[in-house]
Amino acid sequence: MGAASPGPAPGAAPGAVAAAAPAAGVPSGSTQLEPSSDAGVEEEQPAGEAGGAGGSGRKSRLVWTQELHNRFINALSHLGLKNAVPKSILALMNVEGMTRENVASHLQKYRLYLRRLGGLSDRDRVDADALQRLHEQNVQQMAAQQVLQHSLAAMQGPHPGVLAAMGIGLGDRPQLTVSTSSGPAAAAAAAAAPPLTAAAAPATPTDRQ
DNA sequence: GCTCTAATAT
DNA sequence: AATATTAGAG
Repeated sequence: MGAASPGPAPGAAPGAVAAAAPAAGVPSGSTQLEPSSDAGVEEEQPAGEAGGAGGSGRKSRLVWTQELHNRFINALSHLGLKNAVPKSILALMNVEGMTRENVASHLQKYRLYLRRLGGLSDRDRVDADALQRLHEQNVQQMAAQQVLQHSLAAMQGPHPGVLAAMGIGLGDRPQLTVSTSSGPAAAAAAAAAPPLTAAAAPATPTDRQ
């Protein structure tokens, strides 16, 4: 039904992961989020408020949008997972309304996500350095994926669900069928999916929209 | 006393 | 499943 996608973020600007984040880097920047953007702290209003009291003092769950997650990732990159503590991350993100506990919860989930990427067991101890590496890889992977998506999107048209797959914390590896014309090159690209792969230098500033 | 992290609850 | 809340440790 409907050809139009009911996505919650109709105006979501694709691309620009680490590109748009002037807040990260120097805390003295104090970058306010655009009011018309989805960057603000979105609150979910639990439907079912019977009774009249207009008391809108309802607790609401924070919805981590792509923009918020981008800021989160950028903060981690600048602080380093080792020194990335909720308080510091919160300061770098500079999102009004966000609390230290919001960040702590998301950080916990992100750590679990990273260790899964490493194929580590849920009960396995992971060194901070190991997570740091996984984080860096994850960031590079995301950047590379976005670049590829741009290229593919231009040729194949709009792809619904591609971004959705990335959403927030989704270990997904796009098995792109690389042309079989190149041997080593294709192998390197294919091997880039699993962790522990130092390559794919997204030094392409063409990710600019 | 405050903050971080892991476990647990909703 | 995603986020909040709690409990324990530093």
